[in-house]
Amino acid sequence: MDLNKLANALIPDESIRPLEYYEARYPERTLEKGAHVTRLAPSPTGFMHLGNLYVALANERIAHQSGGVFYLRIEDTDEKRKVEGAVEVIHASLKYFGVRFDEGADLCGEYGPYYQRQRAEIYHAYAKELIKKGLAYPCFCTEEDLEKTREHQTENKLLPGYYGEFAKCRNLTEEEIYANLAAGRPYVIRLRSQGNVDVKHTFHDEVKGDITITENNQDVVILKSDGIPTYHFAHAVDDHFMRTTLVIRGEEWLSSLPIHIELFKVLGFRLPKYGHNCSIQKMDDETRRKLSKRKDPEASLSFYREQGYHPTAVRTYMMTLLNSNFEEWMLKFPDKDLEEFKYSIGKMGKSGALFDILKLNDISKTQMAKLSEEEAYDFLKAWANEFGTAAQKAYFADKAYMLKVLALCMGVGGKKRRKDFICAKQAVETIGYFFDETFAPAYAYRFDNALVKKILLSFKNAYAYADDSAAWFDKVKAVAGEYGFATDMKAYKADPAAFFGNVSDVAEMLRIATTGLANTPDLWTIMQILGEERTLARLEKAAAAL
RNA sequence: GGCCUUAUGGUCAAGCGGUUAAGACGACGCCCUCUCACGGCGUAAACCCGGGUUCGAGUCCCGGUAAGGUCACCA
Repeated sequence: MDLNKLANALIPDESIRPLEYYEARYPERTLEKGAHVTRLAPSPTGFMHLGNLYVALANERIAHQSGGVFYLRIEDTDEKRKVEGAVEVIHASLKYFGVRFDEGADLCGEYGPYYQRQRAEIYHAYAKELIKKGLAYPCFCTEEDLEKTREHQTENKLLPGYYGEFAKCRNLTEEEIYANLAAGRPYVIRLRSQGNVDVKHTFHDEVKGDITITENNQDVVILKSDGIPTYHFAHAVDDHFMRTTLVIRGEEWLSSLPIHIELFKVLGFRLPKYGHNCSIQKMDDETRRKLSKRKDPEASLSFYREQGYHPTAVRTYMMTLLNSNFEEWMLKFPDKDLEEFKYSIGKMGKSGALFDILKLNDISKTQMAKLSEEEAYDFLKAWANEFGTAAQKAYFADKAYMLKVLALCMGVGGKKRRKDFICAKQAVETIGYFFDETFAPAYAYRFDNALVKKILLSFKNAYAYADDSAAWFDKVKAVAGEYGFATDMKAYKADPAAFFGNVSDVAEMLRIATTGLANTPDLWTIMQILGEERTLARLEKAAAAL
């Protein structure tokens, strides 16, 4: 059979250039020894998964830490899954979380194009080459044909797939092929696998360690009937010509690794190193499963933006899952930037971790506590502008006022910071009582209303804005004493029955009256921030409500 | 079902043949304290099961079991 003629008939792409051209066009990168070229290669589905960030971080850290290159490639070979504007989503969400690419789609770079659809010429050139060498062939099987063999294979407990005797088009005669072509039958190009499933090799995976893999014997399709490559083929061609040295990807790819190994071999490309990382899981009743895009809102990167999680917190949490010794380092050097951490691919977990929002919340609290009130202002304002209610947006109009609120709630100036804020949404909600528009108290006192009313009024009469914290508290105590509440905690503890309650109960009444809440930061300061007029008004309003 | 991978407290996990089996989150208790938050101290809580190898096994080997992944003209 004239393979050259066949190749031309099968792939009549005029733009193809000699193979040497591509090697010269995409030369080996000149990098320091030990530098890694890594990539993130998402599909433009418009949905960014937490797992995308997870794997992006691992690749990014390794590339940048080694003085290498980290780039973005868009795997848009599946027309059905493509979504308009998806690439913007990819860029925006990763940028928000501080993942920076050196080159790639919509960025500069010498190894592009970085959209697979724009690289058809290269795939065609190499698919054609394989045909010429007899290592690939056209397959005219229909979906029904394939379905039938699959049924037969499952019934007879045979290895499913297109291989050996089941590869019906593998040994089509020249006449048959041209007859099919003349009949206008659609076809795909399949690899003529040289592998044998009975042969096993041990393969060194950068994260899993030594694993045993079986040779591929599947005649996988490399070019779909529309001439677009499948993932496997595009992966081999792209990672070769983009000169990727290390591929860190999800473990769902591990089982197709034999295909990739064969493809690289058959194409004459040097195999990159691989690291297959585990996916983040979630407990679903009694069983674990992958974080699901459909079932779990926290699977989506947009969730963290909507909730207003600080990007550094999410990154930090990802890092704790990514490198087992990261958390210890972080505790030891709380003020160091996480880029100073020496990331090690060998320290990546071998089994999938359960997503733990409580842990994320804890990390988020300490992250928020690291912010100055100015930084917090900017962060919360940006969140409110995008996701907040109209009233919440208005909070930020009076910056000086907001800064005072934040300084109090974050414990700025104190020995240790408070950790009241988890994420922007929750933070903005918790400071709602500082703003009359959203101050909607549900007064819930633990004492008799008539008594509370008397105490409120009594304190209101005594209150003076100019009092300092100590003088203010003396007045609280005075009121407490007046109504039979203990002002001395020791005395109270010694004989609780002798009193209505103690000074903290009185403070609670005042707190509920002015903020609507039983738990808040320092009440004196809150009154200082609210101002004399509003403080008095709130006390009066609360008393009137009783 | 075949193949691959994994298995230490509720969760994330140290551990690489000899340890009282770290630490963090969470839970609980105490202290500090006008509440809360912070902080401090403390308690409970683990080597999947069965065989080997070895003076000695969480650690090495084999076999179970369980969990995860995968078996597309999707990535």
